[in-house]
Amino acid sequence: MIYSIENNNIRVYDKTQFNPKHILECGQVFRYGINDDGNYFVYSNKYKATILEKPEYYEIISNNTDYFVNYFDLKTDYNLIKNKLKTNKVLSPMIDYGYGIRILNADTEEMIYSFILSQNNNIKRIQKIVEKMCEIGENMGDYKAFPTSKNLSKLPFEFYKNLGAGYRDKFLKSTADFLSLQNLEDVKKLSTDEILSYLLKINGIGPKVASCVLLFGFGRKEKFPVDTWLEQVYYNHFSKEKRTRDEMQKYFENEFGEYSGVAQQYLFYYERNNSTNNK
DNA sequence: TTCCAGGCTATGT
DNA sequence: ACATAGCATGGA
Repeated sequence: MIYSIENNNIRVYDKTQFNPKHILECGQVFRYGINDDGNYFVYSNKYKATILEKPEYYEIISNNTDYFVNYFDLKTDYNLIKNKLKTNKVLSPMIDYGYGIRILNADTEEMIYSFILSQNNNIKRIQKIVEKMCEIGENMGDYKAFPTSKNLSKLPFEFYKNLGAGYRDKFLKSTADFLSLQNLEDVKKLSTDEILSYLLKINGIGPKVASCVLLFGFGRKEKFPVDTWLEQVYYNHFSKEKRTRDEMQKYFENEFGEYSGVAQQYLFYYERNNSTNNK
């Protein structure tokens, strides 16, 4: 076990497979930041965690210990996963670069809305719009919870229009109307392919967004979302052979198997911080 | 001003 | 089944 619970705080001892910067800045979630004292904090669903760095461990202070043990996937040994993935010589140095990345077990609905927003958009603006959505979330004291679909579905279209989400506003609205009538706990029991076709029926969700929701919101690590960055990764580091995004996803998922999504995050994080034409 | 951002839908062939 | 124009908004 790489962690222990002390006074409702989580202590993560293995810094070689847990790094808050790597975890939060590899693009899997959008509601996070850095305090004045340099510590990362993150919101998920209606909860909040702050991660303090101590000499021997990271300490996670939160208002729901069990939730964040699962959220940070602390029962999974990422050194085992990394060792398996390192058999790929292209991926290996990129794992060393983002060694502390973990796949978060993020809130399913929050992932659905967040990644609908992500299409043809930039990460800064996605964060802004998600934050604005949370203005109608439950008041948790010094912050707001992510709104529930039931509450979102009651709001007029004007609310979505005012988010500044552009043409995606109608997707958010119809998704809220749909999800307010759904029980996702039942959906979580389905196979990955069954959830995929379930998600693809939602207007505004295509193959890439569905893959992200499966990976971060349903814990399906075998999915490898292909976006602009991974398309660049493919041509810069893997092959010059022309492929569609769908073909690239099949190529990568065949290469990395049950840990495709973990590999995708190392690649994404590396490329976003090292490619020549980035920002 | 023009181009682009974690793509998708709608509308052609 | 496959190709692509158009899309809202804001920042560079």
